[in-house]
Amino acid sequence: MNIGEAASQSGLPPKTIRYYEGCGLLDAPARDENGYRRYSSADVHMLRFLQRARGLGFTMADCQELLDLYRDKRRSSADVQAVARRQLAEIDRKIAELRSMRHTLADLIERCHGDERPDCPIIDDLAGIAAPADAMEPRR
Amino acid sequence: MNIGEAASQSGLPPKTIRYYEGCGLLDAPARDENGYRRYSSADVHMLRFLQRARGLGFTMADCQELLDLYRDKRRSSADVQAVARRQLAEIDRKIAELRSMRHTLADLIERCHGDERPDCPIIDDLAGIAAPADAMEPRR
DNA sequence: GATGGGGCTTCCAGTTACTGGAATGTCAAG
DNA sequence: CTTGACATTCCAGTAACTGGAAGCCCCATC
Repeated sequence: MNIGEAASQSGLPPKTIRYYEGCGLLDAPARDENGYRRYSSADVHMLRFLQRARGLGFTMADCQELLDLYRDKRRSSADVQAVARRQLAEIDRKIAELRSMRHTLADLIERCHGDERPDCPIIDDLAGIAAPADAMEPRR
Repeated sequence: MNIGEAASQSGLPPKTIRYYEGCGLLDAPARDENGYRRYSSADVHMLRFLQRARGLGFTMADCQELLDLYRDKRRSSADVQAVARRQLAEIDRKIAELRSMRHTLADLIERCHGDERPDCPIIDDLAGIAAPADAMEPRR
């Protein structure tokens, strides 16, 4: 099958498939006489594997590692789990960072009256003028 | 003050300050006879403004908009709020995406025994072999 | 006066994971 | 025979920096 078919079966755009190949993430596939890449269903399995792994946020380096483990029939599941745990920790870090941003931002938005007046706690906070509400001393 | 001092007072590295200037986010500052950038405390205010805005995840384009609003004394707070709401929505989108990844990943990790055996639900899921537990039919 | 260690300048390149576009070649249908 | 959809390669751009090289500038010390 051609790259277009492999693309629609794997969910990866043709450009991305070529890109992964160029990066060495995938072996170069066989070519037809006209120079077109020819993909087997085993190739499509690899592509889908990558598509799912990337969908879970694994970096391309992680994907490389996971593909190597996938191909290694004598792998230990502990090695796979380690890669996944690393990724989980990374996701947790990002979620925590975003939640912290969200907390501050939501507070500022709530305190902004959002009308035609120029007076604005969002700008004030960014300018370092006012402290956010939850950083102020509680009343009594 | 020189760029190093402005950097430590604003929390932005010198490289980043020059980068922002090159992008047009900041006006080029005055220069001393030796060619060094000279920053005023007003300049440092701008830098800190940027540092905080970037810390809340605003893009550089958003920062530009916010700086413009900051400088516009006749702005309406509604305009500022609109930028912030956009950013909040973006953050929520990212959090949702990460949480979905986290959900799947945590489930896979939990189901992987993580020992020396090659058998691994993480690999199986990526390869499209097994369905995750929460996608399976509940028992009875 | 030479030297050494910062800090400052510029510019170029690399990062991540693609994506868009140009120029060109191939194939099947009408 | 032409049109349109596919395929190929290569170059460039994205976001927001960051690292490094090559070269001034300034101050202190020997």
